[in-house]
Amino acid sequence: MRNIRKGTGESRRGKETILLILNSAKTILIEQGYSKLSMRKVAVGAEISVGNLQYYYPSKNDLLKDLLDHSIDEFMNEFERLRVGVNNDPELHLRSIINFIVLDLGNPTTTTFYPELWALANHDEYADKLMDQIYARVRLPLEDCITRINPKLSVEQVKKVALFISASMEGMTMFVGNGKVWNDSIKQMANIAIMSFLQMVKKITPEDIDKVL
Amino acid sequence: MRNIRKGTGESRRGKETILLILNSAKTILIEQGYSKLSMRKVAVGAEISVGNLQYYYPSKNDLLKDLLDHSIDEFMNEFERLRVGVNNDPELHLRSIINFIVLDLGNPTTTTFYPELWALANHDEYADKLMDQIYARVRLPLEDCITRINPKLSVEQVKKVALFISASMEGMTMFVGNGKVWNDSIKQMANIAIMSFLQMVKKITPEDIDKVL
DNA sequence: ACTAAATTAGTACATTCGTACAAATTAACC
DNA sequence: GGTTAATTTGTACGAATGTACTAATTTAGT
Repeated sequence: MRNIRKGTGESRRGKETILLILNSAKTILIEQGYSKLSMRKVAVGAEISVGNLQYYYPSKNDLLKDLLDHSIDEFMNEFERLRVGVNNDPELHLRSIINFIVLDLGNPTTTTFYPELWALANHDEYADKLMDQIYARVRLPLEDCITRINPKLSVEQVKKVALFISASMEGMTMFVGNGKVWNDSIKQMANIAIMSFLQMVKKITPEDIDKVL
Repeated sequence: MRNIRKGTGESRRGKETILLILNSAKTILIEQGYSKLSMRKVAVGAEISVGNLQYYYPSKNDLLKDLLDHSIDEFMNEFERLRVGVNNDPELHLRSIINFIVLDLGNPTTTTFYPELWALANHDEYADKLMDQIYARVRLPLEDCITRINPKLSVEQVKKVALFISASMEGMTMFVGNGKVWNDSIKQMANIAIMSFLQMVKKITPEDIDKVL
């Protein structure tokens, strides 16, 4: 028999409890990894009872779902702020996006949270769809800049270049992230990324992308 | 009280059992993720008893350690084969390395295994050290090519460029890997990568890397 | 103040987990 | 062929897990 979620968390008190829960869950996920994430640990971390946790999240999967949504929202909100004060110069805009994303990798939360998400996405459909959404959203302004800098590329080609740039930056997470060996070099890595991507976007031709060797 | 490992696996039979165990463990890790990896499931997959599994791997951590070693070895052996028939032209050599690594991302094992490893490395010291070793090994031939193509760069700068290239390629795993949305574009991504990295290595200056904005 | 709804706490249960251990079986060697 | 070592099986136990459920407590509306 399945429990029905009763805790809507619409009252002030309910919302506060939900925040305690999500913060606790996120802390555990980041510090110990998904394999160590349990309902009891989350309850202890949030300083509430297991029963209370179940009132808001009847199943562990419900909690995970909301945890992912919540964590993603935080990044998205920061990312949206980039839009404000967006420069009309596509090259400058591209620089600022790259700089923002690479430097964000130094954030301890980002460093550990995203690899967990990627691993999760390999076996959890919801995490997989969420990933698609986030990165599609990140690619949008990239695609806009690329189109304006290099108008010769087709829509499909622009999408692939944007994917390449976005994926490349994500790959640095495991190396220059917080606490990682190359963390000291994060500034230089951002420099290399900006120089490399900018040069590439300017010079790349449709034939470079679609040629068959 | 701690058990002492007795199974050396030196006999033919022992080696076969160990292979059954490692294959079972790897399959579970790839298909279900680390959080679902249990001694009992591994035993069932290997078609042996739990006791027998414990004979070779007294603790789960012992198994994980050997599993990581074994899986890494497979990639390394493939990677070493690149060395054979290595072209004296550094540019051609760089092309072939990039092509090999990017296309390897399409391998279903690589696609799911590496994100698990990255997530593991955030909380498991052994996985972390192993990662350092693998990627340092991958970077070696990259650094050699970069030094020869662009002799103006210092040793430290060459290392950072190699890190950038290696990390960039790893980042594509979550997007163009087997079963991923962009898997069809893996060839074009390799093209963009080759064009982008080659151009960058040729043109980048020491000032590009170390300038402070 | 009274009542109903929202929230919290506490308990209980079946399952799975890692691991310890003893006994049985098989293989190897002289 | 008998002995020893290597391998395999089976069982057991305590701890942790997800979740169902009931009762107590707090909050909000009238």
